[in-house]
Amino acid sequence: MERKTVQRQEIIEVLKNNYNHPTIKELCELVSDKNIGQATVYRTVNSLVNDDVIRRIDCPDGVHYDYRKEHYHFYCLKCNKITDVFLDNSLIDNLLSTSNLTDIKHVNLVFEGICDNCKKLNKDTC
Amino acid sequence: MERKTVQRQEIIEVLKNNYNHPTIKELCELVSDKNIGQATVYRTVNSLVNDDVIRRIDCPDGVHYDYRKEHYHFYCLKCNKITDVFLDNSLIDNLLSTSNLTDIKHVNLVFEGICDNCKKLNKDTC
DNA sequence: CACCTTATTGATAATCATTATCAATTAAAT
DNA sequence: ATTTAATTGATAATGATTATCAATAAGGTG
Repeated sequence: MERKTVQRQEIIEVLKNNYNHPTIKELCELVSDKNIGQATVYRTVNSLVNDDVIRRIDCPDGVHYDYRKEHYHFYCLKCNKITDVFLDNSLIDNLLSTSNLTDIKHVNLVFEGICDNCKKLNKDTC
Repeated sequence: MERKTVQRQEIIEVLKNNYNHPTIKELCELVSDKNIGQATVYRTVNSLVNDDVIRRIDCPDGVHYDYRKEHYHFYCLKCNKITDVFLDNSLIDNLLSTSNLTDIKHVNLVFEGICDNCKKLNKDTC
């Protein structure tokens, strides 16, 4: 049975208030004033993913986490930033119905490309 | 400019003939009789991903690679195996058109759940 | 409230994956 | 055949994640 520790509460709070899909490293920085050991951050985040409280996003530059779940992602191949992509769920259901998959727990959908900001920067410098 | 080395040719060949989405470790085993250093496997695979010859699949259990591209994936949360999911591309195009994304280079779509085999095993043992 | 049991924490060591280094090799151009 | 520079392989270095374990604290019980 899980215990309501100050560290766990703190980490959940920080994740809930953050919309930037932080990595573990960023998460450690976000709680750095709270004196939480990094082993605890790892353990807590893993347990939260297991309990479906947060979502794990596997990206080319490493693992990111997201407290919010009802959406998808765009990943910039240049700057590695993640932005949210909101899609009509009926379209995803539609997709699933054409496959012969059942009992899908998560749909991990990441669009990869170059974000507008990086495109602009590239135009300026070339 | 890229050189046609025996190691690179060998690694491409192995990837082309493998349908199991190997990890780097598995790839090293697959070429173990060819005396190719693991640093070379890493370098070659990275270069192939960069050149769009193979696709990188980021999963909870690590990185997998796939020579084939025109499909999507199912990832089993129990046994970590990946299986191919073939979907009509018009459905994906449809999805994209409802977002305001342009110039998407890859669509990384992974359905997560428990595979049939693991479901059966679980039923047997509980 | 005091006590007990046990999960959790934090510091650290250990492990695993990936990248960097660099001398020796080899592809490919001349 | 010679030259040049990219590639290789062995190994060291780095970075990310997990394991270990004594100390702490959550939450149940009388």
